[in-house]
Amino acid sequence: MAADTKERILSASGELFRRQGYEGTGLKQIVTAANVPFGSLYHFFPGGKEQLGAQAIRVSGGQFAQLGNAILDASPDIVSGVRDLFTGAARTIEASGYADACPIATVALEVSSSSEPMRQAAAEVFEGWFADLQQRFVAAGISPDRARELAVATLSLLEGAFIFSRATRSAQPVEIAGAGAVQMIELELGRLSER
Amino acid sequence: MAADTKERILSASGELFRRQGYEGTGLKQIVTAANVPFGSLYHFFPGGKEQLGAQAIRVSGGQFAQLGNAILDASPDIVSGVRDLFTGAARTIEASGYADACPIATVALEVSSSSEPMRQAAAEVFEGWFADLQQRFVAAGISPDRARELAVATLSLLEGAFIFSRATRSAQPVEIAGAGAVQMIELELGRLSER
DNA sequence: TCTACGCTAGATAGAACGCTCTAGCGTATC
DNA sequence: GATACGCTAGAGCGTTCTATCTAGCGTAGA
Repeated sequence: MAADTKERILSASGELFRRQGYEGTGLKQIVTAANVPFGSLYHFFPGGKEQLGAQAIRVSGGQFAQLGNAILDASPDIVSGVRDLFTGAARTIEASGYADACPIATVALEVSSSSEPMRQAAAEVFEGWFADLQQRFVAAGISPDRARELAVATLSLLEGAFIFSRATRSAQPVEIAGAGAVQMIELELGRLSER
Repeated sequence: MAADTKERILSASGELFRRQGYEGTGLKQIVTAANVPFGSLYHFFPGGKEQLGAQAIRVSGGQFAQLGNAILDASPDIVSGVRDLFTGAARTIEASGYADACPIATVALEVSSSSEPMRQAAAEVFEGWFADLQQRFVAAGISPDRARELAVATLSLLEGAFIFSRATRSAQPVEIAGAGAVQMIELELGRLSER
């Protein structure tokens, strides 16, 4: 049951951090939500809140990548894959009452000037996302350098739109950003086929 | 000297919130940084931290808009204006040790599910930014609807890239996002001139 | 059956939090 | 010179925070 407890802590942490941020979430709130005793938290995370935060970033970031990759895998091509990605994100954010968008963006911004271990965890997660998406663009025939630029731009559109959608309580920014990303990618693929 | 004290509180709050977020910044830290007595804070902001936070969002958001508009005014056309906007942001983020990017994004994400007055303040600031940029695209001949989409997409690119740049300690995401925004706008203007 | 140890369980310490309170300073007005 | 009031000044309230500590449960291996 040990592994189960640790997973419940990480799962509850992920959800709370995503919605309220790192500083806005107390350890007591986490153990209550996870339904685990307080002592267990420090048994599994002797490094305290910071260690828990860093690990939660990696786990939540990894799950988000898995979800994204599953959507991209299920789509016939990269263009409709990216379109599905943004559409799915828009539906999720709506369905959660504009609470669930990026699992780590809030925490990443909060800690990037105050906790080096957590900042680094976020940086690694982001780099992983870049690499995943870059690889898919390369597979579609785009050069590695250009593919990385497209990946960074696509994910920037998504993350920025998440901020606006949560604050304005509207899925429109995510939808607009999705259309922009699709346009950018189609333009690139079009240039490719012209040669 | 009253106005000066209030301004110093808002200025210090803006800087601290931008770097550490809302929950991560204590009132004691604010009054220390602003060099004002604790009592003054509650004299000017009887609504407490939440009122201060909402006002800081509006003030900081307004200043950021002013800065952006000044850059756009100084540029010969909208395309180089947007380019200068992203370049300036990239230099600022570098110069601050990857601390100073968007003045309200961190707070907006933190509070959008926990404080309605602050969420609303952030939403109004963002809508103001959208309207400012939309107007400039309209002035360049783009239709209002399409201009709004371009404004939302451009600012999404900027905000998303800010997250990545702060976390990875590299200005590259902002630079890539800037190139993407410029490309989008040029494409739109090109279509316009083809008719 | 006994022992070891991973894990549960929660009380509690010590510090920091937001906020309230009273006292008094300084200036403008009569 | 006296009065009124905006503002300064900071002590201290109650709460909540992270983190530590000791005690005991439950299971696996000797």
